Formats: sequence, C-alpha cells, structure tokens
Amino acid sequence: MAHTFQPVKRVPLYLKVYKAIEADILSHRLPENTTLPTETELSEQLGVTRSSVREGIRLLEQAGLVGRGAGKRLVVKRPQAGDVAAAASKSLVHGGVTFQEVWQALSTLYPSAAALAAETFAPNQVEDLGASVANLDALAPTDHDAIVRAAFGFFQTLAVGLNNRVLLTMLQSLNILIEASLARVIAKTPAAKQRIYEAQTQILSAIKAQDRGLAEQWMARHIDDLKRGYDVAGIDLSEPVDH
Amino acid sequence: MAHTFQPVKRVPLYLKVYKAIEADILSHRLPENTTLPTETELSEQLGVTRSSVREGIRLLEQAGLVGRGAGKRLVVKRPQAGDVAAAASKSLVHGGVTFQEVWQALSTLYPSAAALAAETFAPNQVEDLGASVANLDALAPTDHDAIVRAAFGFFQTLAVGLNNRVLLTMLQSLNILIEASLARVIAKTPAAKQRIYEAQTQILSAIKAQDRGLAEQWMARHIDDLKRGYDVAGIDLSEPVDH
DNA sequence: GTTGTACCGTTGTCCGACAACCCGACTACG
DNA sequence: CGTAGTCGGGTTGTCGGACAACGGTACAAC
Repeated sequence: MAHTFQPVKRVPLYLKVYKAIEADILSHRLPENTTLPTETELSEQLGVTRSSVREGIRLLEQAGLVGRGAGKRLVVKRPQAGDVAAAASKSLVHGGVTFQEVWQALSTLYPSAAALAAETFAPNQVEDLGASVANLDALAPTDHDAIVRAAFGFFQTLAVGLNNRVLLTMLQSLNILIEASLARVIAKTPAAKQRIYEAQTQILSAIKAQDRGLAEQWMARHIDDLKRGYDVAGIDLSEPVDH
Repeated sequence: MAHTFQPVKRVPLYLKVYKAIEADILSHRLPENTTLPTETELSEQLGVTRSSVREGIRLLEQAGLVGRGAGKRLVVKRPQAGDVAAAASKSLVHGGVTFQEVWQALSTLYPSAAALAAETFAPNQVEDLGASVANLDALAPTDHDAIVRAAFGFFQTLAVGLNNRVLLTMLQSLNILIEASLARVIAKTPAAKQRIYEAQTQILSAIKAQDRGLAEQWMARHIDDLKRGYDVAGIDLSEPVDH
C-alpha cells in the first residue's frame, strides 16, 4: 500500500489559548472557583493579543468550563448535570431526532431506572417521592401547567435520588426533550391527572416495597400510557421534536 | 410577599450575534450546508464590528452549529451523535463522575438496549454483530489494543443498529467514558479475550433468537464481568474517571 | 500535464483607543 | 451613625484599521 501523509494541522491561536486553559482546568491546576487573570494579563502571559484571548474565552465559556463570577472576572466552573443535559438536548433537537426515538429511549431507560431506585432508595428518598405524588394529587384536574410540572417533578426526584450524575444527565435530557410536547398532550387529555397519579402511586409503592420487577413494570406502563396520549392527540411520532 | 425585581440583563453584542445566527439555524432559515457570508459581510449586515462577529462565531463553533467547510468559509452543520456524545462525556469527566456512576449507568442502560436489539434487529444487522464477534475471535489473545477496539466495536455496532440517535448518543457517551480505563484493565487480564468473546457470542445468539430476556441477562452478565476486572486490577471504583 | 507565478478574497492576528461598567473608598448630608 | 452622592481605578465590551498568512483561481511556462 502506498504511503499517505496526514494533512498538516495549523492551529489558530485562539484555539491554542482554549486548549491551554482547558488543559489547566481539566488537570485541576486551576481548581473550581479559581478566578482567572484579567484578559490583559492572560494576553501578556500567553504572548498573544487580547482579541485572540477573548476568542479563546468564548470557547471556554460555551464549553461550560468558565463563567462570569460576581464582578465580571472569569471563574472556573464545573459543569452541572443540568447544563450538560440541556446542551445535549439542544443538540439532539437540532439533529432532528423524532418523537419515536425519544419515546423509545424513555421506555428503555426509565423502567430500568425505576428498578434501580427500588433497590437503592433510602426511606427519606422514598418520602421525597411520596411528597411529589401528594403534590400532584392536591392539584385541580384542570390546572394543566401545574400537573405537567408535578409529573416531571416525580421524574426529577427519582432521577436525582439515584445519586448518579451520569444517569441524572441522561434522564434529564429525556425530560427536556419531551417536556414541551407532553405539556400540550396533557392539556388535551381530560383524565390525565388521574391516570398519572395512579401510575406514579403504583411506582412509588413498588419502590417502597423494594420490588425491582414491579417498579420496572409499572414505570413501563406509565411511559406507555403517556405515549398513548400522543396518538390520541394526533401527534405523528415520526416527526422531529420541535423547538 | 414583597415584590422583588429581576436583575436587569445586559446582553453583550457577541451574544446577540450568537443568538441571532443560532435562531436562523435552528429555524431552518439557514439549512444544513449553507455557507455563511464572510465575517466582513456579517459585521455589515448585523451592524457590529468584525471582532464581535468573530466572538459570536466562536460560540457557534463550540456549540457545533457551524464548522469550517472546504475553503475556510463557515458552513451550517448539524451536530452528529458522536459529537454530542463526546462533548457530554467530556463535561461529565470534568464534572468528576466516578467509575461507580459510569458502571451503574452501563448496567442500567446496556441490558435494556440489548433487549431492544433482540426485538428490533433485522437479519443483516444481526449479521453485522456477528461479524464484529468474529473479528474479535480472529485476534491474538495478547494484542490488547485490538481486543479493546473489537470489544467496543461490538457495543458500537449494537448501538448504531438500534437506529435511534438518542440512545446512540447515550450509549456512545458511556463507551467514551470507560474506553480508556477499560483498555488498561484488559491489558492486565490474561483471559480477557476469551471471556469477552464468550459473553458477546451469547448475547449475539440471544439477539438472533429474538429473545429479549436472554439478551438482557447476558448483557448484564457481560457488563458485570467487565466490571469485575476493575476490582482485580485494583482500581478504586469510587474514584473519578480520569482524563 | 505538471509546475511556476501572480493575483484576490478571506481569515487570523495585531494594535490602540474608548465607552460602559463594577467596585471600593471617600465625602457630604440628614 | 447611616445613607446617599461622588470620584477614581481596574476590567470588560466594542470599535476601527491594519497587515500577514493562506486558499483558490487563472494563466503562462516548461
């Protein structure tokens, strides 16, 4: 086989600036909450103009590695699960994923997550979940916005309770992806509150009883039930999730 | 309750530039592969200096919404699943997630994914999976790098075959998160190739037989087995995944 | 047909300047 | 004493202009 050459890579300065600072952050040479030097100082230390430094900073900013602190100085940040989830969801939406794909992911991930919760939840976490369900129960069946918030509150409490940032990020991404559309569906489904309440109650008691299989089953049914609302509302599942 | 005021928001121009272009991209007014105007033209159209435009462009760049095309002009891009997964993994690593969390996520997600594969895979997809396993089988038990690549090839083929970009993104994130460390583990485990081969063969035949439960079980065992390698290698699972 | 050359448009980088703004210190006033 | 003005220094945000580096194209030369 003939030898082929790699294209030589020329790296713009602003990218080098980004890489340089990123490396120091990822290696913890710049710990969380450190305030970075001023742009002028950075430009002196790195030997490039302030313009290039600023362009590099924009990249760091968008990557969630730094943020503006109290004054205006840059501060090293660690990305929160919520931020990562939001960014990922945005990209996925823009990538054109369909409702079908999101629902399949929900059906795949959430039942297993419920099973895990049944196994690992401490009594006070079960209590939190119970509070979430009670919160839903107290609402008027016509207050659709509040019902949606409460329904997601249950999922959110469950996700947070798993105490696992990887799973949390994934579950939150899914939540974000369906939240908007599910709100529309619930607004059109008269018995929504009742059905959600019953399903979540069943899931709750399965988790309380530490019954993996049951929690998984009921969560699967719950997701399925929510999904059915889309058919009823006439939403085509093969369409991209909109923004 | 006393009335409280929202902090007044001052939006820098470069952010407005970002939002403006992002909005046009997300709404498909700028479809994929569109070449954007030159920086000078953008600065004229938007009424700001080129510097501000450039800072906005860096944000778009990092968000994966645009990329440099053939020449050097900016081209509208849609984020690929791989990009999103890479970005998410990076953030999670920087967030300090532990091996424990990653493995729990793997054990939660992959068995369900295998079950889904058993249900949905077409014969030619099963064939692809089989090729992946055969590929592994052909390797020398000492060629650790190749074994790692082949093992991940199986996971990758399975993830792609699901034909679901949401799940693909999540599964790929997990792959990236353990890839480096798993390579180290496999290098230290003599019987690694054999054990991986057997597990993946079992999973394959379960999928071929369209047996959800069996595929799920074997995948769970496979993941468990891989995880055990960490204990043997003396890696503390409560430590953060390193970079 | 390949190589050399010249030109042009675009990006990358630099410089210098200034307005807007945050913050701390200090003063004046009630 | 405490609150509201005022001032000055430090920093970011924005501007404009300048030029080198590079990609692409067109054309001539070998």
